[in-house]
Amino acid sequence: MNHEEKIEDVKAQFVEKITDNMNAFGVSTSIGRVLGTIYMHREPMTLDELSAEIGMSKTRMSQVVREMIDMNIAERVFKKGVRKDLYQVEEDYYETFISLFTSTWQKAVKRSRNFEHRLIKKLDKLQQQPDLTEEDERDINDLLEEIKEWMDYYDWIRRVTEFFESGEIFEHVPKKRGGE
Amino acid sequence: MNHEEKIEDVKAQFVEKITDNMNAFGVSTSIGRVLGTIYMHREPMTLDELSAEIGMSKTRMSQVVREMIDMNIAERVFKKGVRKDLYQVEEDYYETFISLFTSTWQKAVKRSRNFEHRLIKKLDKLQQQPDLTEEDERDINDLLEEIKEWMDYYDWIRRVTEFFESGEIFEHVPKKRGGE
DNA sequence: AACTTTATAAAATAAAAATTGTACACATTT
DNA sequence: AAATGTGTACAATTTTTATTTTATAAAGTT
Repeated sequence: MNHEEKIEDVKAQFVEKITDNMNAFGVSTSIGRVLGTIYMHREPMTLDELSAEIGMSKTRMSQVVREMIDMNIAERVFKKGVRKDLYQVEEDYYETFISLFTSTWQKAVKRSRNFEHRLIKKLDKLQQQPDLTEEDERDINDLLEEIKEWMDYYDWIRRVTEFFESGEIFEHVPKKRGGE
Repeated sequence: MNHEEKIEDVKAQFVEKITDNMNAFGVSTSIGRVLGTIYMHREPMTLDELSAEIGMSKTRMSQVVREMIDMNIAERVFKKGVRKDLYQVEEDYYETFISLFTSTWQKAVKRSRNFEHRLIKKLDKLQQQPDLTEEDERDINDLLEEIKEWMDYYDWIRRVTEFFESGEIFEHVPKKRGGE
């Protein structure tokens, strides 16, 4: 193996480690690999290039890239004179990391809050019923209390995602240990 | 449907929402459901109770509970006179939420850092070689720089998990909006 | 207009993950 | 010691997810 090959080899291993890592953050292996590949390539890539480099079908590349766009960690870019679609990834991996969970978490939180609003309404109505036993009434109140506490929790998660998205996190956990 | 049944129904829907949510945080559906079920039951539960309540095989319950213990979101508790194993979940769901990602992230970060240390050594050795072209040399330096930046990034993630685990996050994103 | 190229949809296949059923070891009770 | 209850290892099955193959529509080129 000559020098150049060795360098390429290190690069490949590095991409594989990025893949592994993103995997730990809940991203599928293929997405991690495509991201790492484009990132290390420094330039936007086409589906065919990705397919050749990674050794997977073009169709799969198309699927993966679309998922990535939905997740907000890749985008299609235009280049004059190039017919094939070109895809680029966010270069700031801190941002990528943040995107990864904020979008998922926010969606989940939103769903939950809507849903629990409905549950509360249901329980409120139930509470109006004339023929409730003491125990029923106690159960309903406990449940209402519980649900309200969870709504606070969901709101906390929402605020945590904002804390990250706004970049405030970096004031308290700076990127480098010694300071910029 | 009488009142009691309606209350049970709301409870079940609530558990299902907890399940959904944990799912968004990367936890398998069954784990979420077991957690929600024990949580809403207020008391530690046995495998047989879980199996009956959730409608899944006891074997599966055993597997799920073990996973949860590994993840640090459940524990076996002892109760005098009870022969079956009893399992309890963390009641503070903020803590559960934090446990969920800190352990995974920390493990991934540790793996990456070890690995990249080895890559750096490899590159350092390569850099000593006498017959390098200019371009080889430049490539090696770029790669070394890149890897070092990623090591900072991994360290940042480690510090973020500490920020959560230590509870510092609550100083900046308090549990309730108005303050305690 | 005929021919290519490109991306992707839809169906088919392969691979991985979740779930169950059976078997068994270990402990407790009789 | 025999009988019963309990948890789990292991193999088998089902379900879900990832991936490829084939087919097609839309755009670009000749």
